[in-house]
Amino acid sequence: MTIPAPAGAGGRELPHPPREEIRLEGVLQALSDPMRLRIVRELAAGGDELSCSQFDLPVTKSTTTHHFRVLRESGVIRQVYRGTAKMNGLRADDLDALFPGLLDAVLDAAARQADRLGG
Amino acid sequence: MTIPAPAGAGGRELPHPPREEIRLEGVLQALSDPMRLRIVRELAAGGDELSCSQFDLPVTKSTTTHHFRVLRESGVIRQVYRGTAKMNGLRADDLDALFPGLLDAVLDAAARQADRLGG
DNA sequence: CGACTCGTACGATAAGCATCGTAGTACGGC
DNA sequence: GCCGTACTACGATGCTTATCGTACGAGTCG
Repeated sequence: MTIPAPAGAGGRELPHPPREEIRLEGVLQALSDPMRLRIVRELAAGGDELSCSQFDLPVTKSTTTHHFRVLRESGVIRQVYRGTAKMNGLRADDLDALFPGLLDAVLDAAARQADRLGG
Repeated sequence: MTIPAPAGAGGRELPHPPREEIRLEGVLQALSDPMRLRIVRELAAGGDELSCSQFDLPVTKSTTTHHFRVLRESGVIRQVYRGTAKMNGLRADDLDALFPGLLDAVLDAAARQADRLGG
């Protein structure tokens, strides 16, 4: 038994906030976690066809799921099921429409910091 | 008795992180709180000669102190005693050197969001 | 069908944090 | 010297959150 997925029909759908509901504070908070910032950087570098399992994060799978959920619910990423895999992509279009230049500034800042500290 | 302030001689000094130690994650987290984002926006608008008491925040003074401390320790603002008042200013120079465009992008994003939601 | 992989849900846990109230310290003026 | 103002320090509290482990659901391939 157990209650089936609410979306039913064929593909599982994941709830995303519409563009108008994306809040700056939420985006900043999502990006302020090192693990999530790392995810976002890899997504920006690798195009938006990355499945969750392609990220080699130093945390368990439960925690990874949690971080992807936070990123999705804050409006930073878009997630779509594709078979058993879940493909992830940045919502760069929405973010740029709401907050022009913000995502790029953060990505650039992260790159600079990594450069400065990492080598 | 009681142990005197460690800085001693004349003016009280407040600990600020040096520029190299400012971390992007810390800055983003500091800015992700609505109260602190509001403080930063007012600071950006009003020049950097604002004392803590000039902010009319809907929280107690203890909480206000806490937020200013978080902003200072994350490297977002600079605080200097001036008599009994404590003057606050953005560390725009340091932030721009480390993360060019970031502060402006955040401020612009905050303004747009306020415009969109507030009126 | 059966096994395996990918990801989720749920509960637990521990840490962090935003908030408050009260008591206290530093400075300036009377 | 005394009082008021500006800010702080400390303890308490309740909420959020990052993390884990285990058990489970959905899809693919033999």
